[in-house]
Amino acid sequence: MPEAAAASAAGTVRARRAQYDVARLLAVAVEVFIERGYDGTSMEDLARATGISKSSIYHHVESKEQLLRLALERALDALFAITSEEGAKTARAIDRLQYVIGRVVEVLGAELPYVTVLLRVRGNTETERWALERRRQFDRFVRAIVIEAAADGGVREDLRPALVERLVLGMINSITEWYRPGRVEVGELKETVVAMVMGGLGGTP
Amino acid sequence: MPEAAAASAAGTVRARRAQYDVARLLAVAVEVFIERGYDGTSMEDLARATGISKSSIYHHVESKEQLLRLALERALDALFAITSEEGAKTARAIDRLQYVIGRVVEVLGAELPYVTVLLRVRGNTETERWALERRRQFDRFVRAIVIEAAADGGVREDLRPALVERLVLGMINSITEWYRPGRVEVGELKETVVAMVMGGLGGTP
DNA sequence: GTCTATAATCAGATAGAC
DNA sequence: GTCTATCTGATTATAGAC
Repeated sequence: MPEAAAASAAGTVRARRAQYDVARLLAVAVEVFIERGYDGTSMEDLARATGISKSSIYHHVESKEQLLRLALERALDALFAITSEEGAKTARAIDRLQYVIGRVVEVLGAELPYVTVLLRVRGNTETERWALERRRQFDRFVRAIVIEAAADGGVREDLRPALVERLVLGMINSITEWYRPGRVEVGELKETVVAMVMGGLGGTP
Repeated sequence: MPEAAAASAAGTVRARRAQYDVARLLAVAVEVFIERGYDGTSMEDLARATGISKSSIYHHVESKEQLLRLALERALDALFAITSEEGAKTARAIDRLQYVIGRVVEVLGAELPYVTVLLRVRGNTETERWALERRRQFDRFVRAIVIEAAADGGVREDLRPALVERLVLGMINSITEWYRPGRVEVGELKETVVAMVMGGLGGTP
């Protein structure tokens, strides 16, 4: 039930500060994780950022690590959804590659904070290692397309597919280091990335 | 004085475990920082990795943060050295860009662990904020060349120079996420990056 | 240059009231 | 759903011996 409806149902019409649920808590926590790093964030930091006490946070989640897990799941689910989209099944590998690259940029724009947290995970805990493994799985999905595109002749053959995959995904992933929605449209970002990957700086517009 | 020479001078010829100095300690510490993240690394972790006790570490450095500072200084010095090299002063902006991109890849290969630590700094302490600011300074140096190259007509004009600079440096910086010397030569890496930036995947070899 | 022992502080998590 | 108070263990750093 939405907060407003809940308030009405309870007969309390007066305005009040929205209370926390897991989703809202997660949104705030993820921002702090990004700013200070997961390990650099204490529950006290989260309490300050949310405006509620540490023990109130524990009412919503079992642990700090659970907040991380929720963020990682959200990011990974969004990325893996791409693999079953129609565009990722186009006939020509080079077209699939272009589609997937564009979609990754879009997902990154749509789920920016969650993907940012995912990309910074180092594997210190079981949760982190699980996320790293799933992420590698996604990387392999992209690498397979690059290899196929190279075999098709869609990609120059003097470049190692494994290097290309890592550099292309690295370029895209680096977007989380600076991108903030608003100043640049995701559409322009996507077009720029696709243009650079396909044609480089000197390519024809 | 090198350890062996020191041992000779002291008249002790027998083999012995090399003792630590700041440089060796730093090298080990940086590896742990990379594996577990700086905040995720405790002095106990460093004691385990070095094989000496926590208090022995404090004999060499004042604090954990000083180890970080030493690593950051080394990385930044190596990067800034590029800005005063001859090749960074070539007449055509597009040539300067190509030179600098190649050199950044080389520096990254030569100082990999230190640059890796630099790229992961988030700004939690005064030291980290100082490093972030110097890093931004270097980014601006690259951005200025991209802007000039765009004005020269060396770079397609429909792409925002600021986006191009971020994506290119992002691609290069992402190398620290996976590169380990040995399996791929720095030379091939450099050629691949330059080729992709200049001509994209479809460019002529 | 290295050690053991310990001080002082901080972090993650819980108890129990409102 | 939120609070204050508190437990427990980890963490950074120091003291002082060898």
